[in-house]
Amino acid sequence: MAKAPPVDRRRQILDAAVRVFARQGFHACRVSDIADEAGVAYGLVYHYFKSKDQVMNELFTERWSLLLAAIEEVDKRDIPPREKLDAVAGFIIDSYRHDPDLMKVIIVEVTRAANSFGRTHMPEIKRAYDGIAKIVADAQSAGEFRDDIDPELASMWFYGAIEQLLSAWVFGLIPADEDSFERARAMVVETVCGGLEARRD
Amino acid sequence: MAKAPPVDRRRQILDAAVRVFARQGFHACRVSDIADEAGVAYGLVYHYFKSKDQVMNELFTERWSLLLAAIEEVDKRDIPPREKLDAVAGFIIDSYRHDPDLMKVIIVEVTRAANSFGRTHMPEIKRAYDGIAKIVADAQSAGEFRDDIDPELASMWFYGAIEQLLSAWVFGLIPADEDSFERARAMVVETVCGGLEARRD
DNA sequence: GGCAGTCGATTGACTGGTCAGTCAAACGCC
DNA sequence: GGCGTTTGACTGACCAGTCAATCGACTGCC
Repeated sequence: MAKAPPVDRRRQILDAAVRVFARQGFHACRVSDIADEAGVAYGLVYHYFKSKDQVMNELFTERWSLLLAAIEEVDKRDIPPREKLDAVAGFIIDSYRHDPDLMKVIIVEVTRAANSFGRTHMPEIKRAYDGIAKIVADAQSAGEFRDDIDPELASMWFYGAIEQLLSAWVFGLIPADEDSFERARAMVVETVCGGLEARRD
Repeated sequence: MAKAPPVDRRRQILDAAVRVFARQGFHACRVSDIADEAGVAYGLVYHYFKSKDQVMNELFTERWSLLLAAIEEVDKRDIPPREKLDAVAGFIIDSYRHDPDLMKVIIVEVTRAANSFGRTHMPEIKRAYDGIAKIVADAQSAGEFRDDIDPELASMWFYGAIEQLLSAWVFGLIPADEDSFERARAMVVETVCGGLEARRD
């Protein structure tokens, strides 16, 4: 019978990796940095993970699956499309608010890294776009959004706008206080929907 | 009197570097790959450039300064803000159309690479945001754009939307034919301005 | 014309340092 | 004393950057 160890080393290493990746970047850091940050021996990282890459993959998948689930759940709700997009934007921004380091790592090292993890995780990333595209397409069918805009493009545009905001926080280009989060979220949804909604005049 | 050599080795190496960086990524490629692609000896790269990094910096600065000049020039024109943004979007999309490899490299390795070149070139990147923000701010003063939106955020959002499109082409998520370029450009400007323009109802 | 000398362009073998991943030994809980 | 956990020194591969040697275009001198 396997017993739970008093401390979850695996978790400890993953959490340390987030901090190290956020601080130095995946490629610039050494595995020994992660071990040091976690306060464990170098070799232990390889006891719990097959490779340095696998640590990153684990972090990404863990968080991204939450996003995918959230998009799916939001889509099922019986609310207007604007509120659906608002909920999705809110989820992503809250993810950043809750754990900026992890989101920074995911954005910088995966979703925006076309040459490394972005390539390997493309199917999962695309699944998020597709989920958003579905919300837009449904809104178009219902006559709520103008239907002369490709839902695929609209979804990338919507997600891209949010990611750009997070990047601006990551880069420190705009202040990252509570107020800023709320205003940014409102602005993205307001303007995106403003551009997408069918004019009623 | 210095004479121009029959072949511009420096240019030859830069052009080869673009192809190699686009194909393999900056970090994944070796300097010898660049030399091979250019058809010159390894050491010659170091005759013309101080380091591998400097090759990348050169490529970025060369192209980015054109963008900065274009934004400035567009801003001076006496045309409505929507057309200004349309011209900026057009310039960026045309840059991609004209030299997809170079734009891919710049986006993937610089503007979206928060941990490497993105950090070192942040001032230049920010200058582009500022230029766009100025267009938005002026439009707000003139009452053409709604003024409850922070121009800084709006500029990031606008640039981010375009970059997201380019990324989608880079990743092969959407077709990259002439028709697609035109529709995408129209959509970005249409929806962004749709969201930003003061409602007249 | 032929020859020696100069100097920047060009070559590619080599060096030094870095780091992911291995492994055999030590630990400590049962 | 057995077994999963933990340790950290070590290895092997990789690669940016160096450098001494070679090339070859051109000059000036006889």
